[in-house]
Amino acid sequence: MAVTDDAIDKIKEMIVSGELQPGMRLPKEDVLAQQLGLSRSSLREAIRALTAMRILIARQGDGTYVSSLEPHLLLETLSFASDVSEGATARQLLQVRRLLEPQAVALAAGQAEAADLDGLREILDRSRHTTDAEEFIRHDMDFHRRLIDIVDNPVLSMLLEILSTQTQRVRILRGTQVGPAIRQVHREHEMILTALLARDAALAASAAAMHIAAVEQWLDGSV
Amino acid sequence: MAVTDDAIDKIKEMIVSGELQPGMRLPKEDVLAQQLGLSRSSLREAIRALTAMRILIARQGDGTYVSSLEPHLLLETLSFASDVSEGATARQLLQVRRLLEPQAVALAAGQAEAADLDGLREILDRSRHTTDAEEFIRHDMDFHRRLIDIVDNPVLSMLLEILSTQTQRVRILRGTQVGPAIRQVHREHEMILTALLARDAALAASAAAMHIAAVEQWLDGSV
DNA sequence: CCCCCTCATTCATCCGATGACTCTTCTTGT
DNA sequence: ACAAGAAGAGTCATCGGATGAATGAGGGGG
Repeated sequence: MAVTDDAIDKIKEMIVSGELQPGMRLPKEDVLAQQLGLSRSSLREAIRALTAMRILIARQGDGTYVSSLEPHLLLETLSFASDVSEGATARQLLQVRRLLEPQAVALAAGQAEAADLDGLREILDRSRHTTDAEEFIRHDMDFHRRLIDIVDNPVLSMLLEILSTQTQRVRILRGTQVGPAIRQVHREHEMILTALLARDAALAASAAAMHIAAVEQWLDGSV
Repeated sequence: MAVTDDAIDKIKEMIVSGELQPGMRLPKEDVLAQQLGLSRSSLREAIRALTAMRILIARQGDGTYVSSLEPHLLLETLSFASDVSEGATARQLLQVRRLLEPQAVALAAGQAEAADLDGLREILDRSRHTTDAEEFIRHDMDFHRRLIDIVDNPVLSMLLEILSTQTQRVRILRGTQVGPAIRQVHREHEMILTALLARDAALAASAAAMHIAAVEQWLDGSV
């Protein structure tokens, strides 16, 4: 391709080189178009692509700015990748999650404070008697999110968020007997929390690994 | 926002719902514009955003198609996130890498075949006497890539690729004494390969963790 | 049967005009 | 003097139409 893609690369380049810093304002469209040597229409396509990727932020009536560029912001656009994945691809995503999440949980075991543990306890209590699949999945996601947030690494949090989107969970649960599956997931969550309360990082990691492995088996069964 | 972003969401929706399958061709621009109820200019911005994210592929003179949607393709657009990261953000990326890569290496230890091990041996031999920083970084990246590819999970490979781009490596190495750093990295690579040859997954994981931890320390020192 | 040319199709780029929104400044009334 | 509201300038959003460039298909010539 050409003009528009050139512009995308050039703007990216200006950011990487430091010429454009996070939060900075870009020249207005017609000026920037002239600088980069293309029409305003084509430049707009470039800008739109970059705003869709959360690299730029355009505000009507105001101007276009470089975003904060925090990775968890940029990672967000990937939830789509997870949403459309199925079959072998879904398995690949889940494998990565199985490699990563137990380690994160182990870290969390060492860093968890009382408030964190109370929060997890609360989520599990709420989910204990949930029978509705949709609602249980929400609790499930809450639990994992809260668990990972203990590590206090936004990149890690967003990555694991992507590796297990709601869409994916719904799809997997749909292929199983909902009742037993819910009870098993709940038991496994309890195991993880127990290990956290005991400050046993190795056990917590193992529990998390088992938990995800079980999901992987369901996925294999349902596909 | 409005029209264009609506169009982006609608097209994404059509893909997630299965109405548009990978490889499928979209209606031509003016027809699709009419279907979605916007002008061709605005639709083009939407399409450009989706092509930049590797979700669609536009071919002049032919048509616009849904891409294969493989996650490693979609992940590719994130290398930018890693390129612009520094300071706390770079540390977060590196922490994720330290959590993930050792586990991947452990898996690789169990799956490696003779050809894989030979390939790694070859890369290390080539890098042994390299003194040029740029060239050494290339060998470094080759080693890690080849190592992770053993697992045969494109999502994992692309993810680790992103977590440690060339830009980041150059930036880190620049803050250290190049000579000693190169020799240390080489020793650590040798340790990992030795563990792999011994089929010792746990040792391989530990070696990989130490290796990345050392990089983290350089990063802390250089910032 | 194969190669090359022609042509319809489709995306790429450009231009100009109008609408919508934001922020600032100035006016106005108290 | 101050606060509320109105007016204006600046900027992005959207539209419609025109022209260029690449692709692929089909026909004609060797």
